[in-house]
Amino acid sequence: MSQVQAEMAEIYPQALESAEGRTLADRVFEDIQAEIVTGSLAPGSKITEPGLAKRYGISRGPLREAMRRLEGRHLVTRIPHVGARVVSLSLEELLELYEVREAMEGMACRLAARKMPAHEVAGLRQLLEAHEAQSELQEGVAYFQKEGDLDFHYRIVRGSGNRKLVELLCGELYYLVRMYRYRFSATTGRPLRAFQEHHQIVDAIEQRDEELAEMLMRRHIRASRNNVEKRLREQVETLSSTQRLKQQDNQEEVNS
Amino acid sequence: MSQVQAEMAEIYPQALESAEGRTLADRVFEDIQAEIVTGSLAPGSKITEPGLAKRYGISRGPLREAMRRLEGRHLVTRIPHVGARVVSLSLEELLELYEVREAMEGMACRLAARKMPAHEVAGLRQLLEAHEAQSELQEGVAYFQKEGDLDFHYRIVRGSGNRKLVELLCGELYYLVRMYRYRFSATTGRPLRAFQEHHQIVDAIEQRDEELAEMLMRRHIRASRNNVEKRLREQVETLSSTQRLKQQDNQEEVNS
DNA sequence: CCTGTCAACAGTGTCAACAATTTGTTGATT
DNA sequence: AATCAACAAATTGTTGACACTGTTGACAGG
Repeated sequence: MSQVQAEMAEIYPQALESAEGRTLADRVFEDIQAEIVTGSLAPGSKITEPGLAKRYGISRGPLREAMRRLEGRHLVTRIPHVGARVVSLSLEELLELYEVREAMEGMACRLAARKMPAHEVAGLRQLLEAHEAQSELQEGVAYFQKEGDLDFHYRIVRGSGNRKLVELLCGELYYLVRMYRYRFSATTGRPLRAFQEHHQIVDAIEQRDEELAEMLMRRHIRASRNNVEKRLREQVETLSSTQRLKQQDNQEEVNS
Repeated sequence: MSQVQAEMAEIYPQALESAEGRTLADRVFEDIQAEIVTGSLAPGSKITEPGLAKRYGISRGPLREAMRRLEGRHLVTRIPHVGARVVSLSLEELLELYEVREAMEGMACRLAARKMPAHEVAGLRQLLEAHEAQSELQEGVAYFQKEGDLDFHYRIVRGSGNRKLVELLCGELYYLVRMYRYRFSATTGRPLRAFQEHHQIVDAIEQRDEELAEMLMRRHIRASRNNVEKRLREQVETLSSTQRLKQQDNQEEVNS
């Protein structure tokens, strides 16, 4: 079990259900996905079927099926008869992703305020307190900013009771968000403020105030977006042209 | 070229670009997708690989790749070592889909009010007037309620300039919405009211009033949702149990 | 008559070889 | 020296075959 899978299992236990009943293509799909998310497979790098097949010790058949699924999740782009590349990330797309999340998680939060069972709301509050305790001990800051934050958001999404919403946010966009966090270490850098906002959101859900819940969640995500935009624009500007070229160099053939 | 593809090309010409440079798996993927959307492949029906392979005159390799992509779009559900079935639709999921659309198209409309070029807004207005003319002539009612309505919505989505939003709404959810329309003939049944709402929305975009544009679009979709819910609940209630059983019968093996 | 076991069948998962297309290179010609 | 055409290498697209798993029906035992 890879390190990433272990992490995931910790937070989302159901991710590993039916552990060995899966097929080769399924396993390789998840492996490659994890490698793309964590950056082991560099963005923009060329992927060749024989290369990956040899690397994972399987034949090209299942691998091609895995590739099709990755293509479906927009983690690789493929040109017929030419080849496939790992998707490359741009600041613009990251910001667009935030807009999508603002819309969908806002709706999820509204629905959660309407339908989330009381005991789950209580669990949400406990989660926040646990994070705060960790944060005060100054040893779980990184945890909170990464997985802990995702945990909070996805609990609310699940609380919406809308399967399509869960499917999209926890299934497809989830990996993109994770990927961006890994690549840019795009933590919000404003943990105290985020804590307050999280508590406000739980307050609104507890009071079953749909309107407020949606508004707060949208504002929370928008604030996060603006923060990331500011930080990354600075980063891009101070990036020398040589560094930029170097980054483009790695985009050639990293498998084998 | 199938009838469905011809329809699509009429409204979304870019759908057929790179016409013959595509691979077998790509073509079969689109064919099967069209058959699922139009109902040629009944919801819940079992899909067998040799059956479909023979039907389309290809081998199982490319077909399996196509199946993986369909699985990614949630048009078929697959159980390892058992088989795959066409996804079956429920009223609940249709309503959930409307909630997702409300959130995302609302955001799209807000962004369109912010960024859509003036000439595209003008084109949007022209489109509405063309539809109205058709509707007054009493010969294009069906057209408006089906493809015309989608055309309006997707022009706005494209106008948002957010690629992720376009990707999700025009790429993945699009086929689900179409499928539901085909199966339930779930037209809103309130064309006059819808026309008014469409005009209001264009007004708001024209005036660059983001807040209003989003609110109107959300209300528009919510109204459509409530209408569909009312009509379908009636339909379900008046459905005799024999009819219901009959419906379940078709769910067995329709290919070959 | 019902229940549990076993065997034949069908369908899926996987692989290795073949065919087709693209890309990079080499060589000849202008 | 530059350009274009034919060739060669590599990679993708496709196919058919084989192994394994899950299902269905029959048959023996309770």
